[in-house]
Amino acid sequence: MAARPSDGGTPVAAGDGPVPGGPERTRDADRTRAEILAVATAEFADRGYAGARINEIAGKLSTTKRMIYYYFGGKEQLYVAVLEAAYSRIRGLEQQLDVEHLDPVEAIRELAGLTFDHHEAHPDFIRLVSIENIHRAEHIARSEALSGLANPALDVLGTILDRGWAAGLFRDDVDALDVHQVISAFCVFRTANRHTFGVIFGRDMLDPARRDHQRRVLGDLVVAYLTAR
Amino acid sequence: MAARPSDGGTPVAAGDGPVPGGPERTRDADRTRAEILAVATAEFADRGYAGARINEIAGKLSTTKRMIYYYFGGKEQLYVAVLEAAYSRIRGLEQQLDVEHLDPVEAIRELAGLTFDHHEAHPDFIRLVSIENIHRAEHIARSEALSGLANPALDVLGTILDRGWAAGLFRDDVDALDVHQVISAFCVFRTANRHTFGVIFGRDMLDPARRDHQRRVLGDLVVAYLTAR
DNA sequence: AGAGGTATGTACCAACTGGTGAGTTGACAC
DNA sequence: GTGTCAACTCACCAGTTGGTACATACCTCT
Repeated sequence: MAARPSDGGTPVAAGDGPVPGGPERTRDADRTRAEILAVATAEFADRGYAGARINEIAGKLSTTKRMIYYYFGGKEQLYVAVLEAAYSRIRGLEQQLDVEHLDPVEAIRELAGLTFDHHEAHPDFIRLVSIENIHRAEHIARSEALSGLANPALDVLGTILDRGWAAGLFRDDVDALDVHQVISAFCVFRTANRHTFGVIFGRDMLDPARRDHQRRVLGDLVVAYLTAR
Repeated sequence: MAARPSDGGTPVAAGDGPVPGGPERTRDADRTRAEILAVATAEFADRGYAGARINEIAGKLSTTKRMIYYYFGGKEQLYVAVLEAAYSRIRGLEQQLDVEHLDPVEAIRELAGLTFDHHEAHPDFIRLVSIENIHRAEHIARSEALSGLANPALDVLGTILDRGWAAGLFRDDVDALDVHQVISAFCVFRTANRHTFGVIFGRDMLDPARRDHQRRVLGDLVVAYLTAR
């Protein structure tokens, strides 16, 4: 992720490979857009919306600042595009969840574990979400592509809970969103508050040596709660 | 906490009352410092470190921008002072926790509930913590007043757990910090991620109508987990 | 081949931002 | 009274920031 000045060298594609067109490409709108989005995502996740600098993003591009404004219009629209792309990527991954074949208790434990893995694998996404919350979600609220869309993980959870309730295994004084909130809270907190927690308590919540333990705590937590009494 | 232009009117003290001196005060270092800190706290919590503007803070002061530099040195030092004051205020409140008279199970439920109340009552503090995490806790790590200091809430929790373990009531495959992490995660997430959660799932985690329910979920969650098996 | 729109690079700017130089005023000690 | 220093005001600045005017090169369609 080193800064690469716009030295006119052969640009490296950000994202997918070369288009069927030909071996030598100089003008490629899709590639330019994708590269801007990739660099901007890293920069906004790293510094926040106000802290990110258009000039800094441009400096890390093989193209120029002018292209950011040509394709995205401005800093705010670029940021919204970054959020939309990030959320859509995450939703795509969540759709691959498959725990239907397990009994409800094991399915819940597995879903919690996969959510755990998934959050750990995408710290930049969690940073973007934290940043967007600092801005009171004003950008995603205005984005048609983001507001109101359902969440695959929540659907899966709903199905598991329905089966659990039907079998009389789970307590019925919570709904799917409450349970999802508990799981998300644990997973998000671990990454989002890693740094202050580390400084104050002297323990890195993302320490690989404690990973399995933390993952088990989450599974036990949710299962114990749902099956209690 | 309304914006007050420097209109030369009688300044209202930020913090404590008038000093024994007399009824008319014009020069008062403590009061000026306190006012700057109060306005800066609101501004940094509202906009983040990079988003906050020294000129904006100065505009809301009954004194001038020059005084910010006179008393604090610069934007970053002002921000660190804000963090130190906020953490110290919160620690003071946590020291008032008193659940020693309850049996371990009820003490845990009570501690979780009080932590819940406490987080709900201080959204600005949670915003500051989120903001500081975006900056990877670099400021509190450098602050001697903040790094490494113990946490009263954690001490209380440790005592309760010790009693619970001694009585054979609690599982012993977790430590106090794990449990604290679970409680914090739930409480912090509710406030810190309120906005994106609201936009995406259409439910306000801080809705007063659901407050009691959420508080009960947290209590049940922690108790069910600790007493499981 | 050449018309014409898409894509791109260069140079530049006005407004803002954090920060400061230098002088002024009030309160307290003696 | 007056010396003295902390507390305070005012005007100012240099660097940065998001944004743009303008010229131009490339690719596709005919």
